[in-house]
Amino acid sequence: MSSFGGQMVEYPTISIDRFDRENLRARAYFLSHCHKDHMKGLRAPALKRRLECSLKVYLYCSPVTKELLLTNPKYRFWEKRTISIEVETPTQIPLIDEASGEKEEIVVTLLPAGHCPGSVMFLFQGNNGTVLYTGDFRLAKGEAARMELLHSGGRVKDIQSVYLDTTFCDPRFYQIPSREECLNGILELVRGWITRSPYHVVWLNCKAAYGYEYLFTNLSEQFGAQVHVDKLDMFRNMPDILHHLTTDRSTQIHACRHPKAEEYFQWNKLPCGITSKNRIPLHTISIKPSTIWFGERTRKTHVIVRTGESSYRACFSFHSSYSEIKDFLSYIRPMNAYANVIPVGTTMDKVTEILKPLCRSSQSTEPKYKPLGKLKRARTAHLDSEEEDDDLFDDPPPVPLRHKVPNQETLHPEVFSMTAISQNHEVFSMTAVSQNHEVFSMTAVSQNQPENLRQSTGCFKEESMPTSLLANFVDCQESNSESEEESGIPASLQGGMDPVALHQQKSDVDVPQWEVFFKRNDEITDDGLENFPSSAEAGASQSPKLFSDSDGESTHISSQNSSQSTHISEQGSQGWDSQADTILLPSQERNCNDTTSLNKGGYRPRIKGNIPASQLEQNVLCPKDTYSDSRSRAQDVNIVPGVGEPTTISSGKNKPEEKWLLNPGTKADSQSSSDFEIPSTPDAELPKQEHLQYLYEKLATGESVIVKKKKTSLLDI
DNA sequence: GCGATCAGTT
DNA sequence: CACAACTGATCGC
Repeated sequence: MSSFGGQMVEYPTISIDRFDRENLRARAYFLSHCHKDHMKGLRAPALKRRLECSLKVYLYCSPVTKELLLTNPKYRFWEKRTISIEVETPTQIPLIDEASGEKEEIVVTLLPAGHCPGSVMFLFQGNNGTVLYTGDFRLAKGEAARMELLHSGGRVKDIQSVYLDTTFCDPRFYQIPSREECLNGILELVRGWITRSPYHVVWLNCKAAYGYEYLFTNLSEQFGAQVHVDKLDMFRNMPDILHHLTTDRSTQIHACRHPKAEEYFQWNKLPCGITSKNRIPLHTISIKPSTIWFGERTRKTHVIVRTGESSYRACFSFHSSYSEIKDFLSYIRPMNAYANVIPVGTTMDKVTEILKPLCRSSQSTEPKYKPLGKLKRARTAHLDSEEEDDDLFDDPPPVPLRHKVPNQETLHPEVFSMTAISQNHEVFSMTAVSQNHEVFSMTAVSQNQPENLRQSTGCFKEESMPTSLLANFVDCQESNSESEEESGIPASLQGGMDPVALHQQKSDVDVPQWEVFFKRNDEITDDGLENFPSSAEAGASQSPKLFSDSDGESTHISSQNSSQSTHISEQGSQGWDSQADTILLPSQERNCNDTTSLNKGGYRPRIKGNIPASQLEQNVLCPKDTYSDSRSRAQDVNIVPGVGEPTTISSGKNKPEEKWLLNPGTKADSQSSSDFEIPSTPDAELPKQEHLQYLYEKLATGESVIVKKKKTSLLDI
């Protein structure tokens, strides 16, 4: 839970995610996402009064957050005082002291945070330097390096302070399976159950909070069954989410809630009250999304744990793991880092001790030259074969990068609301992508109507799920020694091995394959060196590329187990892994290649994508603003009027849902980040640390390094 | 009666 | 396991 007070030392006249006490005097408010613990005081009478007499005070947030906020009647009074800002669009905001008339300007840039729909980080640039407030975030390793607007002159910006989500900033939480691994695990578990009969249903025991939407949409898309929820009106303007949800209880996938849901479930009753369909009793399992974490040296993790006869826990995390946080911070390298959250069981001092070494201020000898902080460019398929020989550290001429329209335009206050709408609209689907990390892919939704999917999957339903599945699960549960895991994993759950299912999915040629968003194993990060050995291990072992689609599965399952990870974990990890005694699914990406639902849509953020190791430091495409400071470039900054009709900025065609749905941004691996998979061939050896050191030294001196890499899919554009 | 806070629950 | 939110008790305005 955030304990951030709302104010940053550099810019104390603005308040973020806190709206009570001293924040009542702020000149501007910012909301990073729509979770209650970040909205303290936002509907309090005191702030309401303030709003009535301070007419120049506004709340700034992403378009999706604005939509979610204002669909809640309790916050409706913010309607005329909320200004949405497009992600990745530097925007100038006036900070006016209404008593004295004193005015200050600040430029804010919203960056995708991957925490829940609409969640963003705020990058502020003004007279007191550049600061980054992360809000809550989940970003995979290497994500920061792909954020164009964190960079300037081809390098990461000079950031004074980072206000950081430190929820899992403790070595206990070293590793959390990636979003894709978790999603795949859940998909397979659900597939194994609901394909048995129309009377087999699953209940997703989710909390009342935003952040599960990508799970719902992927399940719906994969199985052609909408997810039953209690409420969906908040998504009324987000059709690509809305279409995957239903209030019709007759579906096989439920995420409805009830105060006595657990009790109901004991009696085979769903939270919505139903127990049967066509007078035939339902067979129900519950899946509870939970954070499951692992120690530092754990290569393999397990994303599904059986907790009872019909109950499962599925790994799911809204927050970055310890190693993800360290990767992020060590890339940004701010002068200071402040913890927004004190993880349970630890202290602010301990967190500070972890953060300090990753900040520049801790190292007086820190060289000015920061060779490891360069923006990673997306690579296009046609460049694949030519780029490897380029000098990695060359700063090529600043070839203009195609920017999002808002970034290119000078938006004058008087025309802003009009131009912004029409121009943003065009690119909305692209910018939106990174705004809401949670949804990997969704654009294909409309191409794959549930009916079609149902039809296409129906043919293998019964055969794909052996009737012994349940028994297999039971076996797994009963085994309490790690070596039994291999036999405990149902074949049908081992990576979508079912031939019929596999065939079915592969035949779906119209759907972009997973590589479009996820295949990045031929790139490496140039940062987070200290994490390297274990991260490389983890990444390599989990790489779908390092093992063929169908083999190696059982080996991994048996080769890594909970107790192993326990005894090799670093301090604080003892016992964390051993609890996973009913592990069902290893987290390695068994079947990335056939998880089409992850990458339907075909959109990808421009600056993300495959970057081969050899191109790591290349700047083939320079961002337009590479050589200039955004603070001084009015033409790249939107001006927020702060008066007039600000709310129109996000109205019209700027439908929040589009952004958020298209967002493959978070598709990136988390722990298993392909960034660390140096050798991308199955039989290649992991690089030794010494070798890496050598490699990086060469890179730093500008020598060319040739690294063989795999051919990239043509889809990977 | 409403809201803030805390403890307990899921 | 934690998270985020809900519930209920208590207290103050």
